[in-house]
Formats: sequence, structure tokens, C-alpha cells
Amino acid sequence: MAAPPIAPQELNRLLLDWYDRHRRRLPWRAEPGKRADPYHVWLSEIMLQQTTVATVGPYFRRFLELWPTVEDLAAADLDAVLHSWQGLGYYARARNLHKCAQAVAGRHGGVFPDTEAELLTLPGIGAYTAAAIAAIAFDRKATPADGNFERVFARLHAVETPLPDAKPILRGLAAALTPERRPGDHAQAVMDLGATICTPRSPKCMACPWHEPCEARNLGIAADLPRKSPKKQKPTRRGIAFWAVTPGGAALLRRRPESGLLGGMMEVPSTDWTEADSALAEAEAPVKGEWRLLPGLVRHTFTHFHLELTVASASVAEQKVTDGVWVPLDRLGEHALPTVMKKVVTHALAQAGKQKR
DNA sequence: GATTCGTGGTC
DNA sequence: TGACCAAGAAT
Repeated sequence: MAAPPIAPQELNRLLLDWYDRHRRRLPWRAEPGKRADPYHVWLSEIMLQQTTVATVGPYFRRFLELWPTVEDLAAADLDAVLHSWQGLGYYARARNLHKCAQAVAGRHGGVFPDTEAELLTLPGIGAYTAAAIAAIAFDRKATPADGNFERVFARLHAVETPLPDAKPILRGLAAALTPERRPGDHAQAVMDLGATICTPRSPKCMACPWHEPCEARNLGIAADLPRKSPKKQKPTRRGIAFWAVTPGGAALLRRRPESGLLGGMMEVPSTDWTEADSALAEAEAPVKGEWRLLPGLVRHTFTHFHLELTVASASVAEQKVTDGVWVPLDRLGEHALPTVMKKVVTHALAQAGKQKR
């Protein structure tokens, strides 16, 4: 049984009417009817990539305190940017953020380009983010097809093709509904709908402005869409982290390579992380010492593997190291430590402290 | 086109 | 407890 036909204009009227009444107040949004600051929109969109609104809030506010304009951000040290980004994850975003700020400050005199095509040329801005900035900051007709869009339109049209194969189909369906009038509000309306009503689990269909025309709801399969292709299971990698502390109370950290996993962030030196069992390999330690394995494990899960780190500890004299820096324990907070390394530090301090007593 | 890239919350 | 999930981009 096909759902009763409904004109695109009517769908859009229902959506915008709902949005005007239920619009979320978010730190990066302008007051109703006003144009948002493109710098704020860009910064928020980068932070929001694969990251929840609740997590982004404090980071967004902190970045604006530290760097009120894109030119301030462009003039900052990359280390300072990475440090402020610590805990947000996907650290390539922070490196590209800095690059992008420098491009905007340099090429455009601190003014963001206002077309999708130009935005797309900037570092860290892909198809989604270019469309989002064009629509939200400049009210241009663009379709930022994020996960919310995919879920909402998969349900509205009962698309049963699993993701990611369904992406181009869903993007087309969304684009067909993008209006000439208020395209920015339209985009934010779909996102708000996806975030608050058309949620992944237990969608609140009774409160949805598209309750009547939604094909998936009419079929009773709204909560089952979008379907997704099965994911590969994550392997477990293991390694030894070397916690070296001097009598003066300084620990050895080192900077990770600029690209790849946790690129540019600081770490407790460790062996490679491999799927093979890891024995205490003193030859791989960053400095010589009487290394002892601490009890327990540090567990952490990345996007595509589980990690189990065993921490080895040694008390050593402060010495020159080719690759690393000695950091006083009370100044660890000044360095850009990803969450997994904060876990290592916490575990090392707790267990090594116990041993001493 | 498939992989690589974090983290915290939720059920 | 573990798998899934979140306003994706780069390679």
C-alpha cells in the first residue's frame, strides 16, 4: 500500500513549521532570522564530525575564548591547538583546522568563501561540511547529507538498501527536497529532526511533523531503517608502554609522528602495537633501566581495533634522549595527551605508587 | 572503493 | 560487557 502522495512544498512547510517551534538553541547558532558567523559555523561543523553535540559544546566555547577570530586561530601554534583538542579524537581534524584557518586568513583576508565549490578546496572540508557551511552560514541552496539526513530520508521513503550503498540514493532524495527559500534552516531542521525525533533507536514518530507521509512508519519499519551492511569485527593489538620516572619526578614522553594514528600528539613511549603477544622487550625501551611490569592492563578501543597496553616502570636518572622530553609530573597537563595516554599515565601513577609503599 | 582515523554515552 | 552510535575526511 503506497502512502498518499504529498507535495514537496507541503513536506517542507510541515518541517519548517516544526523547526520554528522546536529549533534547538546551540552555542554556534544565530538568533532566529539572523545570519550565523561563518567562523563559528565552520568551527562547530569540524568539531561535530562524528561527534555528539553534548561533547562538542565545551570545546567550542573554549576555542572561541582562546581564538575569537579565524585569524587568531591561524596565528596559534599547532601544539596549542592540539592541546585544546585533546579528548575530542580524530586529531587530523585539529591539524586540518589549523591549516584551514591559515588558508582563510592568508588567501581570503580572514573571510570564508561563500560557495560550496570554494569551501570544498579547503583542508578538512569535504562534501558534507562544504554544503553545511554554504547552507547554514550563507543560506545557499545546498544539501549537507550527514547521518541525520540519511536516517530521516531512508525512513521517509522507506529505502531498504543498506548503507553505505544507499548513500547516493539518499543524497538524491534529500537534494530533491532542498528548497530555494531558507535552505539553511531547512538543513538545520532535518538535523534537529534526526537528533531529537527521528533518532536511531526508538524514534518518536508520534511527535514527528512527517508522521503522516513517512513511508517507513506506515510500513511499521521506521526503527529498522536505515539498514546497514555488517561491520568487520575489531582485532586486539597489544604492546608495552614504558613509564620512566626520574628521582626528581619527571616522566619521559615523546611526540608521535605528524600523520597517522594520534598524529602529532604526545605519548608514553611504547613498543609497536601488534596482534602478536607482547613480552617485556627491554631492548625496545627508550632508556636503560630496571624495568618491571606493573600489574593490570590499560584497555582502550579505537575505531578499528582494541588495544591492551601493559605498563613497564623504571626509576632512572634523567639523561639525554634522542627522541623524547622529560616532563615534571605536575606539568603533564601542559601537553597534548590523547585519552588512551591519559589512561596509561593514571594507571602508571596508581600502580607505581603502590609498589613504592 | 575500502581503510584509516577517537572518544564518551547508551542500552 | 560489548556493540552500536554521533553534524565525515583523507588517502
